[in-house]
Amino acid sequence: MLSASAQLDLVFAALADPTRRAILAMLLEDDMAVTDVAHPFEISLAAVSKHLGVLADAGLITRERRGRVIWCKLEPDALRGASVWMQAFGQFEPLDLDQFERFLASELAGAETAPLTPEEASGGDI
Amino acid sequence: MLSASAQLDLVFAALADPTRRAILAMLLEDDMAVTDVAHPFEISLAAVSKHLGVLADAGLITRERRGRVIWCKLEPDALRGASVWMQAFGQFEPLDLDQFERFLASELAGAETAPLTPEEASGGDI
DNA sequence: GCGATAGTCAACCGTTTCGTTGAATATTGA
DNA sequence: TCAATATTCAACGAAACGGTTGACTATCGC
Repeated sequence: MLSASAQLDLVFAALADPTRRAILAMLLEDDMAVTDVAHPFEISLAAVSKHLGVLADAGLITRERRGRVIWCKLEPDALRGASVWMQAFGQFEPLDLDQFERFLASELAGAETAPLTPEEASGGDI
Repeated sequence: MLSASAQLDLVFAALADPTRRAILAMLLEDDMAVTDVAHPFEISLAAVSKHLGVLADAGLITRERRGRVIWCKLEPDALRGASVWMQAFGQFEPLDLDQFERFLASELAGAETAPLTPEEASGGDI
């Protein structure tokens, strides 16, 4: 089992990529098959599979094979340690859920209607 | 100005390194000179200076020259966007400050009494 | 059994990251 | 002015990252 610090390394590194954050946002709505996760993005299925591997290694998702389809499921508990770490640096007021919904919608809209190009994924205004 | 997504990239990437997290924890206690920040770590001063550059690029710290000393100051507001992003994935209960204090103490103790070797920094039980 | 579908694996490539070392710059204090 | 102090810069190397392509495995439906 990983140390708490090594676990944080994996979680934060996983979150540092916009494609992976978009995947998490998609999975927030419902479990999805790998192919369906990949659909909005311009990158190859293999690349998405790698991203899912990174997310799984960080514990942020689990994957379960049913027949020939592998279902991806969000595991929000993996964010707990990271969230605890971050919170104490800011003493932020409680989350404004409306604001977050809008932000999330913009990330999802970016993924679904105009798939991430590599440029957009690394620096664009998704 | 960076897009919200690009800003998250920088912040999460900055947090993905245990040395940088240890630096942030040190700055949580007080502003520090670069040399003093570097002191607990085994790596070179230049390496620490680079870490500080990464943290500054992410907006997590600011640096101000006073004489020949550069003072580093934590900027917790830079964590707000990342915190908002994360919170909605978990709906976590309010932060347990005692638990966090203990965790933070262990990270600081690790940095101060047994400086990070490269091995420890990347996977060790700091 | 066979073709189609779902997904991973392996090898490769260009870029970024994290560390090093040595030189350069800026400021201080004598 | 000069040596010491504080910090960054530049060049380098090893390893990791994010992408590609082609081959492979597993399962479904006929």
